[in-house]
Amino acid sequence: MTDPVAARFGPLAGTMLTDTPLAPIWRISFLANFFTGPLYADLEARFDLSRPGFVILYCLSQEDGLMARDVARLSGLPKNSVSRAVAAIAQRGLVETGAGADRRAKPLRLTPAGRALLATVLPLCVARQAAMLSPLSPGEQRDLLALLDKLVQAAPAWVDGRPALAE
Amino acid sequence: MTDPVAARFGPLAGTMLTDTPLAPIWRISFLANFFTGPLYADLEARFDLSRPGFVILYCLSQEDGLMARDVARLSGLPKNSVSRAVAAIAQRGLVETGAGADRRAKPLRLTPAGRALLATVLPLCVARQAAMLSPLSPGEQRDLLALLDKLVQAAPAWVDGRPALAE
DNA sequence: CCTGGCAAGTTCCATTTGGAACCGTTCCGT
DNA sequence: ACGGAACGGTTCCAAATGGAACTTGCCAGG
Repeated sequence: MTDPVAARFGPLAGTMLTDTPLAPIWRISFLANFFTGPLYADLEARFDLSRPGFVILYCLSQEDGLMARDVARLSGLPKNSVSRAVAAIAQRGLVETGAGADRRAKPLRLTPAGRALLATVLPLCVARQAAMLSPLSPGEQRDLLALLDKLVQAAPAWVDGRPALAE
Repeated sequence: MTDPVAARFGPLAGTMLTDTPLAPIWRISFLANFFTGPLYADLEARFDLSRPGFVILYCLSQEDGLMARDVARLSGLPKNSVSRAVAAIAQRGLVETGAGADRRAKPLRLTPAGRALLATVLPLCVARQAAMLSPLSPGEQRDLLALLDKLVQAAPAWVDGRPALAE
């Protein structure tokens, strides 16, 4: 038994990840969980940055001035979790909350400190992602990305569906 | 703006899921979260079945006689969560715990009731998975599976890695 | 204008979670 | 055969989580 997957994930790994009716989503969840789990634990330990906190910073780095609502909608995080995370990282001076036309909403902006933290944290994530993708050739990586994109684009059609019980 | 993705996931969806440095893992996590989140909420509501509970039943359906330890290793769930879930579904009569050679370990077996519950629940999951994959042709689905499998097979090389900070 | 409904964010609180300590068992080196 | 390390599982408890109620501000129809 020199199978490294079985060595790391136990004897079930061989059968569970290949031959089962839910193999596709199981593999996707497997990758998501084992990628993000240790990574977020590390970010928490080294930078005191929670999962929602990182998500917010990362979103802000891509689109400044967004609001908590947007992060919640995109990430699926409950809005109170986002609210708490915003409060936490705002207190640390990583983001600032401005005021827009709508006085309920609070557009968020990265502070220099926030930008700096992200600049040290993001490379870690990118490196881990590169490690994950390294067994694929550049062409395969493009293919994978394209296939995933198709699924994401079609997601609205199935996310909220609730299949009925067979009778 | 007739983009259904933006309509469902907000204005960030367009940029966040395509153009960012973490787009690959973001898409994978996105699919995993939005697939499993509503599904497990549904299983909880309709069948009083928790996420770890379902995972255990599903693993058992594939390989009888496995132990809590195996489920924890494969799924990444903490072992106390698995322990609690086993206790819960054992109390409901969905699984039985036997005794093996090692008197610490408790090999688990599905009861008829457990098998029956899984028989009603699993089709829901499979249907949701089919809906998710439906935008891909059969060939594309095979390609996706193969690519994901490559990543899973190589996972031991990166799961436990902890990239150092750049200096 | 009002007014009722809705949306952004916050607060409350019951529940879940998961790290750590613990118990009993097994394995291994000496 | 002994003693200590490792292991499967459980328990404990502090902390995170997320649904629901609440507050405040926006807006559409009369």
